Amino acid sequence: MKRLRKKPVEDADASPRDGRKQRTRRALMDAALTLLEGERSFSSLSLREVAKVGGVVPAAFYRHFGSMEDLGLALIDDAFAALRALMREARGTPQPGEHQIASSVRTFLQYVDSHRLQFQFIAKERMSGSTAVRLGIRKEIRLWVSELAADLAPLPPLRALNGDTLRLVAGLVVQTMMGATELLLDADPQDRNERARLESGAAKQLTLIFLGAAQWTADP
Amino acid sequence: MKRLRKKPVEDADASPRDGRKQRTRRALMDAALTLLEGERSFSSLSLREVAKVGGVVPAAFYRHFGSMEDLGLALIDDAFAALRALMREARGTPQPGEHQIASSVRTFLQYVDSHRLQFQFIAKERMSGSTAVRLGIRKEIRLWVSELAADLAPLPPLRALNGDTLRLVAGLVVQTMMGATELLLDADPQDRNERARLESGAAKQLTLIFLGAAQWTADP
DNA sequence: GCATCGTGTCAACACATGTTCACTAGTGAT
DNA sequence: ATCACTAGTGAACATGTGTTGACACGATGC
Repeated sequence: MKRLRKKPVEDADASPRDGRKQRTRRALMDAALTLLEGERSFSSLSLREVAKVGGVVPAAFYRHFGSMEDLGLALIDDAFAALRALMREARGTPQPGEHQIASSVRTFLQYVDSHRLQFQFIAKERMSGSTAVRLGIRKEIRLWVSELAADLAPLPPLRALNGDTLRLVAGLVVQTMMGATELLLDADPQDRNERARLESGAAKQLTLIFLGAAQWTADP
Repeated sequence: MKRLRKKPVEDADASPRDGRKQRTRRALMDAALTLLEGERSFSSLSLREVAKVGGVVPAAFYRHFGSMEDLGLALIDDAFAALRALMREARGTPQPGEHQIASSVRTFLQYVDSHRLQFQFIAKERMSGSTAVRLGIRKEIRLWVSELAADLAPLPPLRALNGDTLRLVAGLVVQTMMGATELLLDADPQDRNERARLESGAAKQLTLIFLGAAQWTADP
């Protein structure tokens, strides 16, 4: 180890700015996502397939990832980094107020729509991936729930809730959004009608959850 | 077609009581479920593997299923038939009242626990299976939601809700139970503590949902 | 006893898979 | 110009894959 010689300055660990290397790395990740479109699941992809679609010979795959599982973990990082970016942005623009829920749902689902492949990957591998992939996704989702709980805490109707209960509420919210996501991903992308129905359904469910949460004051 | 000759009486369609045939058919299905334990996903199972574990030569597989996908569909039927049986039974025994929610959650999760393999299969393939398998599962879940909505309708706190809203509530309930199921399946089966936490968490979430539903009277 | 069918075996096929090894071409630093 | 290094190549390997066709064996009906 030690990495003696060469690369004397900058680039501390593993990202030499953006040479050819980064490009094929991305090509491999994109190849995997593309192959995931439709029927296939990540665990049924072969290294050779991914390499071929990525425009590279199988052996070259190993220059970038130690195994398909590593590729999967990289895809998780990517997808959730994007999601967190969205959340951060949303926090910066505190919605109008009145239709806060509806507009949040709309924004989120629009985002999902423009990142279909990534969310398809997550939805599929959340349950069926290898242990490492599954745990990676689970960890990220827990994080998401925590952040959401923190965002929710100061809201007027939820002030009275303690930390644990807040997490349960956030869990319900996330679960609902994931459910809507899954419906959206399986729906015909053209079908405006179904999409609208799905959106208002999710919004109604969230409203109901918040209604329940506001009412929640009794015994633990 | 027409099935001329032989099998003159009884056994109307496709279940000749229980000859050797049924036995290996079951063996193949059990083999698939067993292989699904742990890392693997159904779509990554090979026909040969399943045949081997089922104690039969690959070619014999075709005597029972036209393809792995057919096997998958058979597994879905099986699993949901069992689930429906549980629901029917639960309907027959209208809980004590007070801790109705908690005891329902307990019963359900106990059932999941004693049918781990089947629920693992469903949880995994719900999103990542082939189209046919995925749609099959989705259809069954929609049915489950409908039945639950019908069961919920006469309950005192929900009387005021219309059909659509009732379905949304039932959807939330099912989603919550599936969420708990997924946590349970990934948890260490021995860990009594986590199990209890999981159980009471789900119960609390359901309580919150019903609280919200009872409060729901305003605009559509 | 004999033929018939249903369930299963065996062998073979053409191909896909993960991984390895020695190799080449291109780059940047000296 | 030379050097070290890196991303990518090509061929080879042992093994696993779905599917097929011809055959064996036991039951069941006559």
